[in-house]
Amino acid sequence: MIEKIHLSILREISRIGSLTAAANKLSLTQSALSHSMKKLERQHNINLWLKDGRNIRLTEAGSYLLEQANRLLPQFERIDETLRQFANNEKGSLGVGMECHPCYQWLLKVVQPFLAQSPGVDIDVKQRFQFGGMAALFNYDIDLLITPDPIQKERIVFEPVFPYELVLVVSQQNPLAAMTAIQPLQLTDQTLLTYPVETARLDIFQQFLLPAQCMPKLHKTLEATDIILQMVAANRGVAAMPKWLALEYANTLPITVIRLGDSGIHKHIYVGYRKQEKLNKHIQTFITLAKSSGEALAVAD
Amino acid sequence: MIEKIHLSILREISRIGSLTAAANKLSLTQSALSHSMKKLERQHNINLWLKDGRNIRLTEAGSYLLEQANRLLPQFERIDETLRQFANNEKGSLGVGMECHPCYQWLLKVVQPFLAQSPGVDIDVKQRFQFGGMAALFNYDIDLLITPDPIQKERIVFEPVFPYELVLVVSQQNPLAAMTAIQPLQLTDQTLLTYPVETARLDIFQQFLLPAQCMPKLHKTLEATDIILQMVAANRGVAAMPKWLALEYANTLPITVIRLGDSGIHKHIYVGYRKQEKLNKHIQTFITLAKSSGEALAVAD
DNA sequence: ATTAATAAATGAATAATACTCATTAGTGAA
DNA sequence: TTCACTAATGAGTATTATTCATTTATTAAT
Repeated sequence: MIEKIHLSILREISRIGSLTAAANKLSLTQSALSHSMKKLERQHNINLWLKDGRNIRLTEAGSYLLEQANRLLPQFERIDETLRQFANNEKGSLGVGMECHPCYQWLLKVVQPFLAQSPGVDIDVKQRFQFGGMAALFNYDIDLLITPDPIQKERIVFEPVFPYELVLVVSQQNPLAAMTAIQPLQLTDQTLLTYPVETARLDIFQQFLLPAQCMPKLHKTLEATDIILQMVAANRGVAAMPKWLALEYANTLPITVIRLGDSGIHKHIYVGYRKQEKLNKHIQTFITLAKSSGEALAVAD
Repeated sequence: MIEKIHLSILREISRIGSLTAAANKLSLTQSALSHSMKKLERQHNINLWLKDGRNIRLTEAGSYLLEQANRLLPQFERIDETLRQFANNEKGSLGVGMECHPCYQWLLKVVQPFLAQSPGVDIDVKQRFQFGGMAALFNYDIDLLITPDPIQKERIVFEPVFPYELVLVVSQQNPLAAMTAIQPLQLTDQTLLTYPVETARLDIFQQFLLPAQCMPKLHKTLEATDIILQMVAANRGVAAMPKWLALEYANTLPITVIRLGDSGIHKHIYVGYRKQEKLNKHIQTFITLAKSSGEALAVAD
């Protein structure tokens, strides 16, 4: 029943003091304002104001409505402003899903410049999915999926953003430390430390050990990258992880990296998103930053 | 830019899940809703939703706007409800001005039933006026003026609501206590206690003493009715006040009332209001209650 | 007192726009 | 494939808001 325009008219009248002046301010005629408010008064069977000489005096109902106008109209103005921000992609949030443990370290390198570049946009990182990362992407639980193992699916696009080599990390005390490359058989008397995920998702098994029908002496799982590397440094086991990640710790821990096989295991981190959101500026910004982070690390390599 | 209708449409869509269903609920066509929202989207250069199969999925901007809808629309509904209350005179406030001290005691007898009868209406009592009660009534500082001395003025109406007799109150120890009526001369050796207002506004002077060119031995002023009567009871002076008011204290204090002159001084309390508000229900309610309170006291007299 | 000036209300005409109708296009189920 | 369902779209219509012209009321000025 009551509309924004009524509140606007009332507020303008109270600011300027007369219908005629308010009409000019609102780029309307005095008549329009009069009609509009009279209609409201008729519909509600109230008086908003009484003529007091040639001026207007608000009734109680009018004063009440003016109060509401002064309260609500700024909120509408705020909404318009926020919508403008959405239009300029200054506003929003990006749900980022992660399907690989070491990706997290890399993600941090992308998130920081992203947040700096898009002050209005929040990033929300999720690592646990009830039905897997792809389902989360489909269900709009997340907007981006970061994974080293893309699955080609209708409506989902994956872009490689970061190439890396999966290497073996060993303690400098470990006899293997002297080698530049290692063969599957040489791992059969080692303790292998991995993240706690199915072996089917561990490349060291899928692409290295299993093809050669080898298994490590022992397989232990640990959540945290830091702890895994501490264990490695203490020569309590060996681990497979991205070379760039291991090298970041190599300065502070007595560890060495060794190529897996003769040519090494080369992988990519992929960023997946819903095909229809190809034009989403946040997603493109993220991917651009992701790729440049990869290049920066590749140079440092 | 953004209007109530947009919020309503969005809220209805989110409740029911489809444009078509929402359109029916809003007594519009699917086309109307589509056009309306598309226009908004064009104007703001945003997408509020994306088609997801045959359903609709809100974008971030859409979700944001829905949040705002769920927040703001109830407020509009509240306003409509309050306006309805104003229409039914269930809502409002009455500014009551007082120009006589003893009126306050009487006012309390009117306010209580008024508040009970009009639960939505507040009463605000004012006793001090920068330019007098009439000016306050003119300036809309108050809506009602309670006074024993009405001034006939354009646009202001006064109605007598409560007749009373002004009597002299004396201690039972006072020799005058035996009398049923008193003459001005008999006050010349008494201490007169009054409220602290100009003698021009005190009837005991204007209508009793001054016409007979008499003055009391002493004239002291006191703010509070209770204290005045305590002083009278202690025979430290005599006072003039409405008979009904003095009688209310006669049970608990050793005081007696005496008629002023042979026929007594008979007055009325008047209620004044702006002529144009003759139809204001609150004002009429107040006056009706005021008159009936007068009748009740008259019977008890 | 009369006149001029100012402001709001009102009625009729018009301009603006919101809405409907008819149709198209896309999706999911049988 | 067809059918059922939903949203988008364009054109025409209907509705509504707005303007214009006038009236009424009040205040200030002559």
